[in-house]
Amino acid sequence: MSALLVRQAQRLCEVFTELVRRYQFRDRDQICFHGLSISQCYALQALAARHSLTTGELARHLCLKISTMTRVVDQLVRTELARRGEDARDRRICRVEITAQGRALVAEVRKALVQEYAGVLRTVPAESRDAVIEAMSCLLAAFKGRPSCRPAKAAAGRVRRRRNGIPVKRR
Amino acid sequence: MSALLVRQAQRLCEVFTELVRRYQFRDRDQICFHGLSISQCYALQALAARHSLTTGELARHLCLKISTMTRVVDQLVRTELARRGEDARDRRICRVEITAQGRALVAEVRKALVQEYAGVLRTVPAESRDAVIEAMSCLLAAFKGRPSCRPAKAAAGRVRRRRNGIPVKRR
DNA sequence: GGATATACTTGTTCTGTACAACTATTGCTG
DNA sequence: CAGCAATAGTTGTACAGAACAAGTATATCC
Repeated sequence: MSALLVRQAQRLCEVFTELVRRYQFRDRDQICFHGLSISQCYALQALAARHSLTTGELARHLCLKISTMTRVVDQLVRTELARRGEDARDRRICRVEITAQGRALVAEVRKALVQEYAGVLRTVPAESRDAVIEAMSCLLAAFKGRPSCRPAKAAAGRVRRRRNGIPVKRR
Repeated sequence: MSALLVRQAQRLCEVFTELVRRYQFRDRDQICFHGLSISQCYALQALAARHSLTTGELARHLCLKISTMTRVVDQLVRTELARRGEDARDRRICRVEITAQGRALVAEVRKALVQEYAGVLRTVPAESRDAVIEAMSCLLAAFKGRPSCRPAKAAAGRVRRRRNGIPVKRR
């Protein structure tokens, strides 16, 4: 690996880590302000962008286990921000859709976030703003090429059990 | 607010939100791999950068309540990554310092992250890399000018209680 | 010197997430 | 085609991170 690349990576590490750290806090506050958890918000945004998603697709998108996703969807359904529908082809599948109410909330959150960013951008010299945004999408593109979640944890001394074997005792 | 700024803010919102989302997942996996929680890691990094910090300073830095911070420090002390010391002037204060072991772990984590970033950077056209990093620090500077945590939550219908009044019943 | 403020700790609760087991459905194969 | 295996999701349970409330010790101010 070239020395230059290493130096650049070090610099990026410093800057980006700190940037994300700061951003996270504000983002969290902003979103929670609207009564959504981060996961709920991500899920809702994903649903707003597509017509419908299955529980599994959502889980993969958010890097959550399906069991967790079920519960996040439960919350959204309970608050009537999303609804569960059936899939015509495969009756095991659960198609999740956003409701009008959900769509409205996503719009509201987005508006607040955009305001937030406008505030940030205002303190960036006007002539650099486009460059900053451009750089960001460049980096995003780079990230997109890589897996976002670690591929399950097949790592450790984890025994693969037969599905239909004798039920395993809980510890 | 100018229409241009709004458009830019919208674009930034989209790109940056997605970038952070993806980054978070990887970051979480990466760090947990070293046996540190995110908060522990942030705390340790802050400690590595300075000589010592009080519990309160750490809490402010991480946007955590002091009570939570106490426990995060507990964890670091238990695993001998940090130690608690006294303050010569004010005996209420708890000065937290990183140990040699902690410093080594921070270095290890950092190394892994830098590798990660090098991988990302490699997929960015070589001639854009410096610009991307520059843009990032520009944005970071902009964020630094703003408070990172929402200023306590004086917002809601929250009653301010007298400190020395009759103890309030838990619900 | 006593009330009040500050810095932290401890007890408790809540929420988010994972893991294991279970149900229902679909698909594959002898 | 019967039955086993795979897939999609739900439910029971456990645990960690974080908050809130109350408690303790020290410092500061009138």
